[in-house]
Amino acid sequence: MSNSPERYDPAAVESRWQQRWEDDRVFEVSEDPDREKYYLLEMFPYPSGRIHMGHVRNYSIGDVAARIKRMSGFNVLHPMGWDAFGMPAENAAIANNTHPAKWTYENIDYMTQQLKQLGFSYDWTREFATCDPSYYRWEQLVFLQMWEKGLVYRKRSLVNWCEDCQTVLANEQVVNGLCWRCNNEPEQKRLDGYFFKITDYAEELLEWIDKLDGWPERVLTMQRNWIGKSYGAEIHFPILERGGVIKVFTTRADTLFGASFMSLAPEHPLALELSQGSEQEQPVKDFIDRVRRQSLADRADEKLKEGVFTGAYCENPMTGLKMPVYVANFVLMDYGTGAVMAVPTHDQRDFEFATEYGLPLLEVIVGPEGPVGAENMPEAFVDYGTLVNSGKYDGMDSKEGMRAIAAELEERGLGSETVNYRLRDWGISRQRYWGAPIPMVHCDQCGLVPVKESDLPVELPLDATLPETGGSPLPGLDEWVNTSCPSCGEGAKRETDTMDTFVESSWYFDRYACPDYDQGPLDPERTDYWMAVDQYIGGIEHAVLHLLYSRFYTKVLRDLGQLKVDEPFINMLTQGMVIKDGAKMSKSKGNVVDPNDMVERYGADTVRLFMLFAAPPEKDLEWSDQGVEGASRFLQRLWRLGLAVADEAQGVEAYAGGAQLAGPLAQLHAKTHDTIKRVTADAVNAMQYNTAIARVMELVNAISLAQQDESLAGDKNREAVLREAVEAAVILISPMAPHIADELWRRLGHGNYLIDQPWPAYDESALVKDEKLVVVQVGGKVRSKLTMAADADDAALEAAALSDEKVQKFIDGKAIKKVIVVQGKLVNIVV
RNA sequence: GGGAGCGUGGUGGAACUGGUAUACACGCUGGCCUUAGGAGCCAGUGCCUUGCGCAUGGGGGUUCGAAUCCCCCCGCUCCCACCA
Repeated sequence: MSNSPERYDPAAVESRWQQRWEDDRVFEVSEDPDREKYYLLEMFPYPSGRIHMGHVRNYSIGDVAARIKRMSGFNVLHPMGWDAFGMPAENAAIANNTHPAKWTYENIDYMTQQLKQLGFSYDWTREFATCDPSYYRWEQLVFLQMWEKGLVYRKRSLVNWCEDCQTVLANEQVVNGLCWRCNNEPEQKRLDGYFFKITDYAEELLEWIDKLDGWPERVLTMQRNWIGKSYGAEIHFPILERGGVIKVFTTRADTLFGASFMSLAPEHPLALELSQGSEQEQPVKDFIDRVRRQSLADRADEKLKEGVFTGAYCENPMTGLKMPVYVANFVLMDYGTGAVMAVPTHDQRDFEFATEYGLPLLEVIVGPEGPVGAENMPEAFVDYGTLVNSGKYDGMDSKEGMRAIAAELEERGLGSETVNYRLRDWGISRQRYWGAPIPMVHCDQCGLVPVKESDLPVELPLDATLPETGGSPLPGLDEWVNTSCPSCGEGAKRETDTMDTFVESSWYFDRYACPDYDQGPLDPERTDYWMAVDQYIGGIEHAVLHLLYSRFYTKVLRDLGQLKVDEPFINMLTQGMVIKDGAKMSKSKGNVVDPNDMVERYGADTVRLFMLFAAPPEKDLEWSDQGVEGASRFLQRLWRLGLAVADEAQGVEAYAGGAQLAGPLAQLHAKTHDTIKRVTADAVNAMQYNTAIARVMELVNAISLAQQDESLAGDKNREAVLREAVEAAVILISPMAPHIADELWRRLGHGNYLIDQPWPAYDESALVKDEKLVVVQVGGKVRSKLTMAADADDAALEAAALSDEKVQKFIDGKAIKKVIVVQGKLVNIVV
């Protein structure tokens, strides 16, 4: 190759094209009923301060998909914005003596520049931050509408409370049982809070999982498990003497005849109540206090089954057995009813508990080998089987027995078949400052009153000073808190809780369709056009939280008449993590590679190309400095080749058929079209960008060889075929490395942006070759390869294979049993 | 304990509905060019006992033919986890 006079200078080329794209508003889109829309979205970032490699990977993958769809003729919506409320802003504000808003908006400015330097094809006119009142005012409106429909309620529940920080901690913020900020041990506290009734949608959320066939099975499984639907029965156990019943949920109503005691969760209201006035009152109190003092993590780790007798008894509705009621540490208040009918013979936990406390064991289910006797059981028999010691149900199969027993209970008014969900309502209250205020007012006369819609937004006051102690300043802001009651007009106080930031991220994708709409949350016309998101891309860590909340919120908006879609995301790609030295990049591990450094050193195209090439999108990606070098080398190679061909083929049109090609030029032409075909299959249809890039590399290798092939000098088709091949390579790599591609495209004499260039079609006839390679196997092992005329039939292949010299060696003197010929490409001789 | 997934050269990874295992790249080796090179070019690179050889974690099976399908085992990762 001739020495290229011009070295590739990524910094100059990239900023030049970024400027042109911006000046010409290349990525701005609007609704166009005549074109098919495609909505591509990556999970928006939290403005933490700097873009990290995980962002770069996420947005590089998305950008390739967006650019390809655009080139394929779709009207592509590809927006970007900021998930801007949240605790880090509060902590940073305290640490740096600044205000969360200032910190957040400064970060947004900086990160916006970073994203622009990476050359992503966003329509920046749609950008917004969720901390802007023009965004959260509509969230408050939806909140009020949900309140009206009964989809929001307020209740008292147990939360993790850090006394030092004066705030509630989310479960994720309790690290190793300690507060993540001050390392104090949080305590359990009862607190009032608002809840979204996601459980009302449990069934629909579950049903739709089966229809989300563009989602990874892994995510769907996690959501299914999270919703946790199980079929069973609710059974009422009458409480002796006191009256009333204890309700339990069980999936094993067939074991009811074996229930010999009752276990209550320590938080169960009956736990204290039943022991009141008895000599067990104090021991029960002590036990509950002790268990409650354990952090949630410790309690989950506790393997020892412990409990205490309440002094009360209930009655087994089938056997009439007097069952002692215990409080037990392994019973969860938030699953089922918080009470468990204990069947020690057929549940391992109950078995351990009964053994410890000397409670009766009754064998009621037997396996094929028949009864073993409860006293002989080394552990619980938990399989299904045949009922024994179960009155008229003796001899019945377990599954039949469950239904029959539930039916009898229902008849007697003591229970029924039922369905239980693990899913719990979504607690959205945060005792935090940097969030969207919950638009409610507390009035001494009227109680809890929603703010009038006309008074929205309830703006978060920005003149607050965050207390050093970490609590929210809102309750102390008298002039903000004190208001008048929307109902009676008397003095009242504002709600000082703010909303969980997951509420903002549950509908931001809708708002991108109409970010400037001021008549309501969503412009029906524009959301109808753009929604749902055709392809969503983000980390697996949101498999349940954000992706489940968004699905729920979409259905709520639909039921409020704000939206017409049932599901927000048609296709979902969960990209893998960026790993270095075997661990996820993180400050604490000290293995962070800063994107800025890499972009400065190699350019954005190189960084993007490396991240796309080094692993398939859904798998984890191991960072490799040498791999980045490799990507850089490839682009430099493409650059030199592109310039050389632009020079040599100046004024020559790209080969477009017609003239007969032979030898290496015919091969290069075929390779060009084969590459288009395969890159289309990998990148357009499968998002397999790693293999798509490998194909382009192969093509570039082939072009390089042909360009240096002296035997082609003087061939009248040389320049035309080289141009065709180089232009194909440039177009095909442009979604991954858009800057260098546009620059080369310009230098090859074109005036348009590659994003406006139609995705190339391949010519099937160019792929037809005169010859084909036939693999010859003997007994399934490859023994020879034959080059045959393309039109040779199976009989000819067989004959040629049998007479092949190398094959002869292996079949010599052996009887040929069978010859298998596979569609003109393989012959297998069985001896 | 329950669920999901994975295991291919020195490394990241290819291999379409079973049909040339190891594409592409990194690394390494040798050579060329160069004042120099984190530059470029060329050649080589699964393993070995070099052959009817062996090889996709191990073992078995189905098949003319298995990385791919089935069974058992080993190892790793992720999610949920005392779920009644």
